[in-house]
Amino acid sequence: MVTIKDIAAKMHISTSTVSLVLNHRYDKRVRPDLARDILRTAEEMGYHYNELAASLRKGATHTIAFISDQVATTPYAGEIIHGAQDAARQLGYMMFIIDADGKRNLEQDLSHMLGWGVGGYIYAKFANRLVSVPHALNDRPVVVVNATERNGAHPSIAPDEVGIGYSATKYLLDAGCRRIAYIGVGVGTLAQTGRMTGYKNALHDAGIPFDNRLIVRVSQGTPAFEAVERLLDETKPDGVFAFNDARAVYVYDYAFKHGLTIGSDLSVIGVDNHEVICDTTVPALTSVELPHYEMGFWGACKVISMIEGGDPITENRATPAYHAVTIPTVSGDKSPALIPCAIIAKQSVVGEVS
Amino acid sequence: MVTIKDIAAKMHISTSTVSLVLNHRYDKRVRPDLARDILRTAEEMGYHYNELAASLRKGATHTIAFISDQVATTPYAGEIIHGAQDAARQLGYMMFIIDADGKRNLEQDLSHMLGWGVGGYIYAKFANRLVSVPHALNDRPVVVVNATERNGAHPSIAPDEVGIGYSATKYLLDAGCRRIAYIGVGVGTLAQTGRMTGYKNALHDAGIPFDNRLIVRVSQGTPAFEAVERLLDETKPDGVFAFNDARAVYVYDYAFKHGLTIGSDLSVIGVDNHEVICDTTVPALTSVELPHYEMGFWGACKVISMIEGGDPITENRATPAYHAVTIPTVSGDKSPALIPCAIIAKQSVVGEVS
DNA sequence: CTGAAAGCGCTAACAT
DNA sequence: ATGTTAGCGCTTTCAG
Repeated sequence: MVTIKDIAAKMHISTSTVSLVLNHRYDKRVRPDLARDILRTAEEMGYHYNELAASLRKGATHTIAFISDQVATTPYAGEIIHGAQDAARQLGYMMFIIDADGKRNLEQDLSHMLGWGVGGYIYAKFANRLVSVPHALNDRPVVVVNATERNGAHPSIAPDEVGIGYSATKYLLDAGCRRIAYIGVGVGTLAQTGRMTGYKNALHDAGIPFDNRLIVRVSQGTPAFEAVERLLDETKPDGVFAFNDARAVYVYDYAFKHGLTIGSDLSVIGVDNHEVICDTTVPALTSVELPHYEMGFWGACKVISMIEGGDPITENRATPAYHAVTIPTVSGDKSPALIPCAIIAKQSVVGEVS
Repeated sequence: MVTIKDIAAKMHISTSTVSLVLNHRYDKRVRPDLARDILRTAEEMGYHYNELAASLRKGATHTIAFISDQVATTPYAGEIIHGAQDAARQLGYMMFIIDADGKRNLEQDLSHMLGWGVGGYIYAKFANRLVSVPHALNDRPVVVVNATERNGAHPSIAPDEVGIGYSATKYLLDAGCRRIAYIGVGVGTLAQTGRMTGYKNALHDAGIPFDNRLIVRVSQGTPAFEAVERLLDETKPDGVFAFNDARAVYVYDYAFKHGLTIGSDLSVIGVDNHEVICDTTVPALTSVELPHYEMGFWGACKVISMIEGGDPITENRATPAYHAVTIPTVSGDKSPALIPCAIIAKQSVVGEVS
């Protein structure tokens, strides 16, 4: 292993000069040509900066941890992780990943992370609900992603659920639908209540009275399908806003069973833009995409800004590789930060090209 | 921050004694009561073991990295990560996560990881195909997970694709099906060819001649549905083995459209046990589950055994929190290690309880 | 502009 | 059975 000492020895200079140059902080302190030489020699000798030694000396580590109790069961965890890691990399941070299933494990992992000098934590959930971060994390830099912190004790970012309901419903209205049903879920999460509120607001703004008979809230399986079937049979809507893509599938089932054509006889829009569903359904399902990548990206930027100050996004120190929607500024003080969601148009709404 | 020096000072003993005790390696070298005192004092003083300092001194870090170029797009990445992290934690390792989209990034990340002294790498893919690990990784401990290393240059673990085809088909045969169709995919991956081979083998063993008209290979969307519809119309099978759950959905669509009942008129089995599909379909889809957790677990155990020797699984140093199938021994020398897959029975095959 | 030297917290000979 | 001490590779005053 080659060290700065080796480089210094070989070049007959001191380690401090080498260190300065390798940290790109040799403004007016090292002769430019010497600096170039050092860089070249380091390269030639196959030098690798030792983060361990540097962190030990500096007492700070440039690491964050991504913690979730459901990395395993979260179909979109990958997108959040991807966004967070993209930002972390651009800011020179490494990211540990911790699947915190069970309190005991988290305690142990946390102590381990303290030992590693982990500077900040991203706490991610699989669906937008009120959460409390584990006690052990409470007095450190934590950002809650894809959920809403119960007491505002930590910054959090979550999808704009009301906006989702509003824009999905408006999309159907703009396509000409007038009798729009809503298929929700049984449990009253932030997502459920928010999306339904948006649905009502959009109807109201369009001057269409809210009709309770057009609402159904189902879980899954046969009972769910039967409830949806009953709703559609009895109310004959021309458009359906489904809480998520999985629920939208019941509308497809209904259409197949009753000889209707989705996208002309009946329009439907889901939420999730779930790859497997939206690319498999015939015709392809139009859906609102939850900005998982963007939330992960924001989360990493936020927690790093809590560690070292500044706003990596507005300062252009981190640029998302992908974003369907605008990422909020890190410096904003509203919590939860609400992130808008984009409609991914396919072919399940009347008027869309096929 | 409290250090072993602080503990030593407070107790009027030497740092080496403290170090020995805190590393649980004080067999016959420290008085048991002194050891107990040290442990207690450390606890009281809020001491945290400094992994950075220890790693720097020892020249080894107890870290691995999980690398994938598609953490983002892999719906099951979470399960693989979960399995790997479970094993890593039990073996005292921390796991970095790297989403390697793009060569440039990987180079940069890799250099960063070398600086951190990362000891081993898990290279995971989203589907079983022949892969080459990135050049830069080649002379380090690497394990390929959920894919097959092209030249056998690194150990790898992948689902037993032939076994999947065989057991799914046999499951239909055992349920009484005699005309079994196969819906495959267009591209000839290891998964496609393997599953189809298993299908043929099972038919052969049951004395049923292979009929090419019962085979269709489709991608997705309307053309896919139409091809499936044609197959089912023309050949009227009593069972369908689908390459994956997404393709099985077309059989459901067909059944709805033609007034058939899945699970009695027509049996179908998929692969993936995709939560969204298998819990949404009516009736619920029976499916072969790919052992993602188990592969991740195996991968971490394997790479750690490459670093420090031994076999964590057979030595009971790591125990999976979940396993539907038996995890292969790490010491096995076949590569790729083939991991069996379990059928998760639901209600889409004749004879299953509903 | 460059060098010398102390020390981050821990481990492992080597002493005692 | 316990203590002393020399570093691991790097950063950072402080001197020149």
